[in-house]
Amino acid sequence: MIAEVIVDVTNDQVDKVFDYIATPNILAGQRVYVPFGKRIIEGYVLRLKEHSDLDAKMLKTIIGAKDDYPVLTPEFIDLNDKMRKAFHLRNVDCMRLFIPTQLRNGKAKPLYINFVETTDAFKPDEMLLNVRKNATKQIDLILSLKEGQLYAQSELNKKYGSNNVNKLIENGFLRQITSAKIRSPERIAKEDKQVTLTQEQNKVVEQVLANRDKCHLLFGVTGSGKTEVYMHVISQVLKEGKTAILLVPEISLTPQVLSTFTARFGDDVAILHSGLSDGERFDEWQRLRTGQARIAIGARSAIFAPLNNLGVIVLDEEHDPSYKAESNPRYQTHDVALFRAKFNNCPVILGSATPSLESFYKAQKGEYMLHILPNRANAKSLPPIEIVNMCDEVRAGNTGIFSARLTEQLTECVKLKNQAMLFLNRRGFSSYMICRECGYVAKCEDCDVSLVYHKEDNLLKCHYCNRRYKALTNCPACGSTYLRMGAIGTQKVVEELGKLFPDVTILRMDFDTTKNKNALNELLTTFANTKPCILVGTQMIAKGHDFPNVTLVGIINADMSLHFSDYRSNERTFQLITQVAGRAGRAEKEGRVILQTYTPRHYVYRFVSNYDYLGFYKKEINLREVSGFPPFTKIIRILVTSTDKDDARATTARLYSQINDYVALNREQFLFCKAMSSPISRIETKYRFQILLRFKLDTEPKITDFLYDIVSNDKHQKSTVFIEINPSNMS
DNA sequence: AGCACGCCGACT
DNA sequence: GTCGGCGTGCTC
Repeated sequence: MIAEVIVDVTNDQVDKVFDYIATPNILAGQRVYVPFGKRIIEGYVLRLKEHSDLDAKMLKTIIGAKDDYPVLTPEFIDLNDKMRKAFHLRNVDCMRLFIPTQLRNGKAKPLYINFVETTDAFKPDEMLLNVRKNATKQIDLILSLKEGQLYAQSELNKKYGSNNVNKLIENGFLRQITSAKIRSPERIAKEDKQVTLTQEQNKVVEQVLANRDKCHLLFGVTGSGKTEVYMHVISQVLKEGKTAILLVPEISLTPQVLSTFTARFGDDVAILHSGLSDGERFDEWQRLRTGQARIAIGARSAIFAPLNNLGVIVLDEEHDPSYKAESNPRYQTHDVALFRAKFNNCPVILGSATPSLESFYKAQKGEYMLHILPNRANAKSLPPIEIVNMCDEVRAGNTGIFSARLTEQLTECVKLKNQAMLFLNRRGFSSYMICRECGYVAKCEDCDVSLVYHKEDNLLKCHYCNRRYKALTNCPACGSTYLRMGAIGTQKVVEELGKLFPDVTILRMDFDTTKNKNALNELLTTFANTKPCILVGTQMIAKGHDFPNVTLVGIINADMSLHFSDYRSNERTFQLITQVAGRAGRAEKEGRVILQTYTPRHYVYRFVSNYDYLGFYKKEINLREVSGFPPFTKIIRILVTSTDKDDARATTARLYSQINDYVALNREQFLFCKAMSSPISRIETKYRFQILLRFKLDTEPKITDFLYDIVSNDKHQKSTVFIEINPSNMS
């Protein structure tokens, strides 16, 4: 037999199928050791076949299998083909996505626990005669052992000393038994609330189950009970002996969310997320692979859960940007979900209160089946959103962070011993430090970005490479001590709040305060148990957390995400505000949202304040069509980075000239094609140049393939070239 | 990615 | 004369 092998080497030149002679024990999907040139490396068997196109003299023989089971099922070998074509990935990169890294680098092994039990040779009376009188520990040990009972060896070691236990094993009085132990991530026990579905929810569940070959877009307002719909569908497919994947954005993968599912489905749930230890992750993966767990819950990468016979795949908060893998290997989770669904003939459910324009557009065209849950399950109305014009505040002489209206409402909220959340999309204290004399702005030496002042540790930090600098006391350019802080961050908001409400607990939740896993949980617990309390945070506060006592949500500067030079910034802003607003008034208490902006007439605010997603969608999709942006066109960005500026520039120019030749011949398909330096021209000491292209969809695959060919055929040694499709981060 | 081959400059 | 620099090319 001949085996088609992908070698575990990350290089384009060896990213192809190699034929090897397979010994009879080799199975498709197995990891194997193969001779490769002068060395021996690992590889993956894609499939087995009778004949090779190559001369038999050329072929070498597989040395042996690495595991005793195939790590890849036929589904993943099929998925590899589809993903390679769709995202232009290397075979190896797919393989590495499919198996946990812990398995690949051999770091995680099953945890074995040694037990001991007595053997037939164990005769306490005889043994005691041969023991020295002063060996008290040994005597105690012998007396404590009961025949036929199993003891954890580590326990006995601790009590009586490992030398004594080992001596009994050596002498054959004790027998050692080794067994694997499953390391399971900690779970918060929670009572399962079985709820009866509303008529609306029930209809969605029925329609999903009746149309299993389709992708379903579940558009449900905040609190409309999408999770209950997911759980009912999952529970039905489990009854049929199938399995399920539920994906959530990494940021909302909180213990609270997980416990909702474990309460309903118990040990059937396996959790895959970045917070797990190597061992836990490995064991959860094994539980899924062996069928001990049938539901995989996790962030993006859990789409590769090793489950067979999938019954449903759910992407919750479908619009979340984290579903798109932005660094190598790049892939779009929606597409992977659809590939797996097709293979398993199961439905996909995309759920969101603010669906991505792409998905809603597909639903409108009939490509996806659209379901709408227009009402909140508890029949409560959404909190009213008040728009405050900050220009008016400035005119009235208020140059502070908080408008009069927000201050008034905060005071009211504190007085009633309720909770408030303030949302601001920038961490740190202030975004930049500027010299009033000469206009000098402190910048990172490795990246072309302004530094952010962090008051706590009195440092300037770069948010791109994390490099730290001493805070400035005088200007390095002109020596002036007249330095001023630029735009505000979360730290500054906390400080200002402290002045206004000296007796109120104020918490901050952002990247800096939640770096270690426990800090986040502690923060959430403190917030849940403190009244009154004000929580200041970035995007993080917007997702997944359910706080019944929050009655006020303040959005400090809504415009911040609006002015990014990104075609999706309107959509992002709408989604973010809707999500943040949804945090107010979750339980009995009425909520209120105050939105501060300098551009109150912008249509995003008009629609968002009425929770009018459909209105926003119509306006925005029309705009995209007229101005030629996705989903009506495709944007490709070719990013060239290098520590050598000239090389990066030359590489960009070389690629651009080839592309431009093609564009010149096919003018009518392109809306845009230009080479330039990136908005952030240097990150981590690497210079950045880019080629931006925008073209119509009708000839799309051809152009994309052409661009990939140009890049892969170009010999660029010093520079690295990335291709990004419809990029969302254009820095 | 590695590891060889191969073709030029500086040295015991 | 040889040792070693790293450019180029191949791996079933």
